[in-house]
Amino acid sequence: MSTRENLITAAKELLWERGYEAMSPRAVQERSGAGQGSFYHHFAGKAELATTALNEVADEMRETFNAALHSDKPSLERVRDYLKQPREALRGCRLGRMAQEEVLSQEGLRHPISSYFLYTQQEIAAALKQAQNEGSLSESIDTTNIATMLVAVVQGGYVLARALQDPQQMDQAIDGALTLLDTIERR
Amino acid sequence: MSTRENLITAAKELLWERGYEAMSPRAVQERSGAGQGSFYHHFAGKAELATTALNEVADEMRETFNAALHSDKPSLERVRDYLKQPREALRGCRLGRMAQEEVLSQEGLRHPISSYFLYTQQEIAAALKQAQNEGSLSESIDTTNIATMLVAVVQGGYVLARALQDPQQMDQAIDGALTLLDTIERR
DNA sequence: GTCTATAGCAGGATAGAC
DNA sequence: GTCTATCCTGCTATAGAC
Repeated sequence: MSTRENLITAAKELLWERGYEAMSPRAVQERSGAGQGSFYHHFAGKAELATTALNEVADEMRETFNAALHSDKPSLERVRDYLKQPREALRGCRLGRMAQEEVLSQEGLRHPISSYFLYTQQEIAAALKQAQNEGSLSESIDTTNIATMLVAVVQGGYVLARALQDPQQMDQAIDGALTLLDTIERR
Repeated sequence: MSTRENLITAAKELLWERGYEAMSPRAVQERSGAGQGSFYHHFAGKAELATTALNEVADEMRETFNAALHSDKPSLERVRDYLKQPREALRGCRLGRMAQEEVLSQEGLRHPISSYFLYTQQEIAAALKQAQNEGSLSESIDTTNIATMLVAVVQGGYVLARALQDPQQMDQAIDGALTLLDTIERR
């Protein structure tokens, strides 16, 4: 791997572990093995490196998401598959964990985060609509609201798991959502 | 208000706005009008002040929570009232926003946060159980999972609202949860 | 109880040699 | 492209006078 790539990889790790504000250029340099000079040669500064890193993270997460949601299973089953994907609850969401940081005021840094969430909500809403067309879901249900709620359950699961230092919080939240999905399914 | 109380008030505000790590003793001093000397006279350091402040915040939030959940309405209605409480989505949860901070490794600081979430989950689960006893909710539903899920929806609502800089994300997530609650209610 | 002075250290970045 | 030296600022706290 090139020095530049090493820097990005280290940044991705540190952003997950510590978030943006607590990720110091020094720490990135130490973890990547790159020196001060290399850091500022390849990137204008911390913000630019983080932007690059977060965009890669968002791409990876979209791929993971698509793997579950774009299979050839029935629509509602694909939504369930998304909910059931494995998650490292105690580490937090790689993108959602930035939600409380000042970072969000910087347009470039918020973009990968907001566009990822927008994408997942739209795709889930589309799957739910398809379920309505297939007749497995009541037409009276607002698919946008349910999609937003499902993404919120996952993000909230991370928050609770970390706050209580208990990964089962995520499992319980997901199981609750799966239960309710079962209830609204038409068989 | 005493100097000590001014310090605590300023800390509560700053913890909400910036979180623990970004709350500097200097900022607390400036906002409270207290000097360096007063700060370290009343508190051993930043961690002790924050612990005091977070405990007060947790108390206040429990009161707000109880106002909705402990009325004389039917059980499920009380759960809905909790979900419908007004929230400043863009500011984030006063306690949940700390979930990603290193702070959590300090036992004293995590306690007010974790015990608040534990409390809300238990109370909601109790209300749901009561609904089962009253016959308005199917016995087959796991009340613990649903309670955790509902608290997660609120926390996730905050995350999404901030990530997308759109308070409606909270409303949509809540509305989705309310819809599903309606669906599982026995009438 | 409150004030001012000071300390030690880390963050984020620039400068210029190689 | 990479290295070392250096800069300025803010964080968190201690010291000691008043």
